[in-house]
Amino acid sequence: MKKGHQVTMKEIAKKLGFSVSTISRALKDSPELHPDTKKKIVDMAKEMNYQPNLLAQSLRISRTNTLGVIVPEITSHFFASCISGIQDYANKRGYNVMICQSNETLDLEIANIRTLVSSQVDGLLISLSRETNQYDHLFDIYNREIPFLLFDRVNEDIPVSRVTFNDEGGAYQVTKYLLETGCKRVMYVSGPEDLYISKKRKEGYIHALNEFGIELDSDLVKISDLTTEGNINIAKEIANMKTRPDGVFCMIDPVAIDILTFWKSIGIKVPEDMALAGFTNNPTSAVVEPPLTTVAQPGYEMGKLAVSHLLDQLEGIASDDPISIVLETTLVPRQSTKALSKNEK
Amino acid sequence: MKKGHQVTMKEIAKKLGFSVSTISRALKDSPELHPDTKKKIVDMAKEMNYQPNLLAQSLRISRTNTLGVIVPEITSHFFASCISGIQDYANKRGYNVMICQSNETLDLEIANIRTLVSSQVDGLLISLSRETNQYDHLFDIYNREIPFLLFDRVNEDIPVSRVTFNDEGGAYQVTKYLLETGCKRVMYVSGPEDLYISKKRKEGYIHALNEFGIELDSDLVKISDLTTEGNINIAKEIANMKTRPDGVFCMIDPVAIDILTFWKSIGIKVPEDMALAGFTNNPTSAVVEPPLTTVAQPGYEMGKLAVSHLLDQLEGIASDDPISIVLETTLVPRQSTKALSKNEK
DNA sequence: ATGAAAGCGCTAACAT
DNA sequence: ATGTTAGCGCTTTCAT
Repeated sequence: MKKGHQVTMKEIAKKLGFSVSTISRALKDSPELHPDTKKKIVDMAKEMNYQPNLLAQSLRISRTNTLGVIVPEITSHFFASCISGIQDYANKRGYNVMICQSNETLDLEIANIRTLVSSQVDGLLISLSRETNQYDHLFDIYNREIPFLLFDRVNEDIPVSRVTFNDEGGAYQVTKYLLETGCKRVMYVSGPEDLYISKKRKEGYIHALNEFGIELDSDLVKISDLTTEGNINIAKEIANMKTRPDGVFCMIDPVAIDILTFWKSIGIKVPEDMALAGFTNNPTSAVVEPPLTTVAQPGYEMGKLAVSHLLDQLEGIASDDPISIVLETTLVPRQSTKALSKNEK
Repeated sequence: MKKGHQVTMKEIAKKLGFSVSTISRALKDSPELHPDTKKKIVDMAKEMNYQPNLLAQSLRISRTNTLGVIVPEITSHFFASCISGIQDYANKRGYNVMICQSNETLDLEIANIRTLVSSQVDGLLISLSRETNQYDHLFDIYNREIPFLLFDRVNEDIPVSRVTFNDEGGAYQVTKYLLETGCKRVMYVSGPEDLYISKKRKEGYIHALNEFGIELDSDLVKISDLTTEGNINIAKEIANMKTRPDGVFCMIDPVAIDILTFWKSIGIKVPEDMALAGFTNNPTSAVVEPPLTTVAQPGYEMGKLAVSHLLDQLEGIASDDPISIVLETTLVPRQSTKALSKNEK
């Protein structure tokens, strides 16, 4: 299939007997032009259905007004929300967005960066893949002075701005809530230990335990590979423990939901036998039975804030010095945990 | 923030004492070059961390190897799956993808098309917004010979290829299943009547009724605006009917889930009091209580097929003549409907 | 086997 | 108020 011909300034110029520069000036509403000329040109451009060639323009002004976004997975509701926030806000400020997914692999993450850089995006918003445990590709674009920041899945060693949730605080909130609602042995089901959120949420978990005078018990920390099989294995392990926990806090909702599903299938009652809580507030967490207590992370807001800061840096509104933006999370108590004795919500 | 400098062919040329054209040839592995020269250049390019400027290249060859995608909503799991399929497959064929969302508005749909066309994408994959009820913008790009196709939310009057699910067939399957499992009065809760899928799924519904010798009863067709409030209103209406239906087929899962939630809150039992079924197989439909009988639409597959056909057309592998690709859906029986009496699945 | 030159569509500095 | 010219980084014909 051959693409149809696009009208160029040259053609308008020819038709009207002006030079190309006059056309260019008229179309960007330059003040030094005769109003009549301007009108004639603008009308003709409309008539001929002229659309500027952004490629040529970008090449000339060496700015594309386009940002690149890399997320691990577009089908994750959380990242989709981030993207939505990024796009809406970027558009509002006159920028376009190119979105890529790394499918949670380092190789694709690297390839995506290459492509976006080659496409001359003005800046990048990156959320790291689960697999990413070395950071040469990020130091590389850092050294090449390509503006970027990290959001949600970040690494603290790279000297760029990052936008995260208060993961420690959220985990503290939910662990504390489990303890307040009567749990004595609260377990933490983590993801792979090198993940930023695994670490941060564990800190919040420990923080809450300590506040209740409880020592960290290594039997009460399990690590899932975050696959459904892995999660179910953890669910089995817990079910088979001599002394089961009475509350389980999972690093992310899908883990909690897999565990819940398995437990239901073998007759374990939630929250009567064990209370269960997740993190993220995925749409599914609200509709499982019983609805899952979790911690809400507003993804749309995160995307908006992240892109807003990057654009501020690009446009010299914000300093280039890296900053850390931390969004607060909200505890969402539901029926998978016991209710507070007094002020039951 | 100022973007760092990017290495150009000119710089490699200068460093090595060759002309720019020789660099260009070496980097695209032209056969008419001396192997030593080629090696020297390729090595140097790597050493200097050269990355081609896709903007310049695209301007020159007037092809961007980039496709534009417009979906109503990125946060919808179904469309996220489509995008995922589009991106994975497009990348495999050496294309990039720019994604835009119309947020279900005609204005943004038009704006997105403008932007993508200005960005010189080689082709477009479009899924129409709910609001889109006039098609000038599509006829416009059709007349300008910009290759595009429609998927999922299509319009049949535009002479371009379209990729859809067999909506009629899916609705037939699920209505038939409701009737087979003992329902006598099956209701259809539709979306706005000008939506393509509203119409198609109604056809399937009627088809199944007819097969069971049942006349279409206009009391048993309700139209929701697809907002949560609208859905709940329908749920109330149904609950208050003198003669309630004994089975309800909703055009999309979220409608069914809103209805289910409301019914549960007022003590209506599903499927005992009324059976309930949806369409799409959203992740939530599997985890509600009871799990929702629905019709699965493989979004990833749809995306893949759509982009594959468009690329085939672009590259002259497929004819430019519009075709209609129809994907089959799969009934997913769950506990929100009664089981088949004999061969219970 | 390599180089020179033209040009993709646009902008902007420099004329006039 | 408008035109001329150069050039963004690249590819490609034509020349040698």
